[in-house]
Amino acid sequence: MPGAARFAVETPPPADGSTRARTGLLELNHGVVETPQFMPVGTNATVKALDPDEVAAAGATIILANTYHLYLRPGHERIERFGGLHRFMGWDRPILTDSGGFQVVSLGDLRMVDEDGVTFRSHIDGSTHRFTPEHAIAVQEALGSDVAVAFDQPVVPSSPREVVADATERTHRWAERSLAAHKRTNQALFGIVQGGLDPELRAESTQVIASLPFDGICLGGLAGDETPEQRDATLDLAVPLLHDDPRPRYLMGLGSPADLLEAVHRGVDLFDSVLPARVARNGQLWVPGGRLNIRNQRHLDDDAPVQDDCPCPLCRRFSRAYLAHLFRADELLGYRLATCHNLTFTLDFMARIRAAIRAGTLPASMPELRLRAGRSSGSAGAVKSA
RNA sequence: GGGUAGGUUGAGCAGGUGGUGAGCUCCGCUGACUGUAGAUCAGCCGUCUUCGACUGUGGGGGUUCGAUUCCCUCCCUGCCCA
Repeated sequence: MPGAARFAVETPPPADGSTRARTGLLELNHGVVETPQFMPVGTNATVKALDPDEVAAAGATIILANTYHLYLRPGHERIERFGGLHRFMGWDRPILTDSGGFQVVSLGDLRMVDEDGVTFRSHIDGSTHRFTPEHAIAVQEALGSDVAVAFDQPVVPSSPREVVADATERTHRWAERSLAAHKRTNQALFGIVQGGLDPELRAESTQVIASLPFDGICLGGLAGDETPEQRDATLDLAVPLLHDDPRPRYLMGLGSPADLLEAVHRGVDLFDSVLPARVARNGQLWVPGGRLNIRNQRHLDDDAPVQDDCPCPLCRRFSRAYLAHLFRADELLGYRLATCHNLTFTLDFMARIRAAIRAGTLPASMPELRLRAGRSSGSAGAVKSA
């Protein structure tokens, strides 16, 4: 509902155009979020491997949960009976729920799209389920998240233009239906821009979604197979179209430090991604300048912490050798400590970016921050060297 | 000492009863992961000059055109009996 989120730009971008980055305060039902901000992902009402205190200690003020997953298990009605998602999962800060639209893409051949909605086969037991914009909103209202998101149809960026156009136009119709269905007054509703990498479609989608009374604007379909250059170009196109818009801009699904930095520089306020947590579980730690793969043999005899100046539970207390041992032994503590570290690194990095914006030094600090972020990803590096 | 079952690439196995054994699972090494069907996946994992080639079935003999397979002998391991 309009009014369920109040967003105030704190530090506007400078008039000289050297950056579109800004800081702001996003006031939601369960608290205030400083932007630019990163939201750790807790798909199944848990940030994998961590308890809520650890998530908060890592610096998170808002997390993301998933409508589709929680609808299937344990069921949104059950969560509602227990007093809503916050109480159920023991997290009393803001929560944003993704609408389940992304599963249209990620579940591959387990779904069929038509104009009215999407028919899914459950990834858990194969049973058939139906999601429409109205249903996606109803589930999110039952969950009681601070921010609900309109049901959309993402497309992979490399799809043929007609496929992108078709999905984008349907996303617009579904956006209006999501708005019409949404009734909960203490829950904000964000709309999603699609349009792929096509400049015309992206511009049109940005204008259509921005014309609707959403509380925030999500930029979707940019966490796929596009290159960093294509993504930057798309942001450089879309964000200026929102120039005078007072609402927060949320780039869905990106989370490498390099990607966060470049997108903030281009005017994005909010992010979410599975990446820091998943990568941690798979043994890679984010450190200033790049990644450290704790499974590498050389760490077995290294008594140093993963990162000297890091305040996380891993770095405060344990050596690389110990973490390397935990991963080799498949011990659960390893996953937990690594996840704490990568989230701490990510959220600290966002805090550094906010500080630079407030101080008016972001453009000057970009080289240093880029150095700290390291590469965007391995595949991006491979693209560059190809 | 007698009997019996075995000895295959780090470990554990598969296969092969005369016609080209590099196949699997672990372990190990490296990489990937971006609105989580992911504590997952991929590549490598005998040697080399690596789109190919070579070597390798405990050691030594023998039979044979050809032996990992059949025969002899030795060594080693498990189990049973003394």
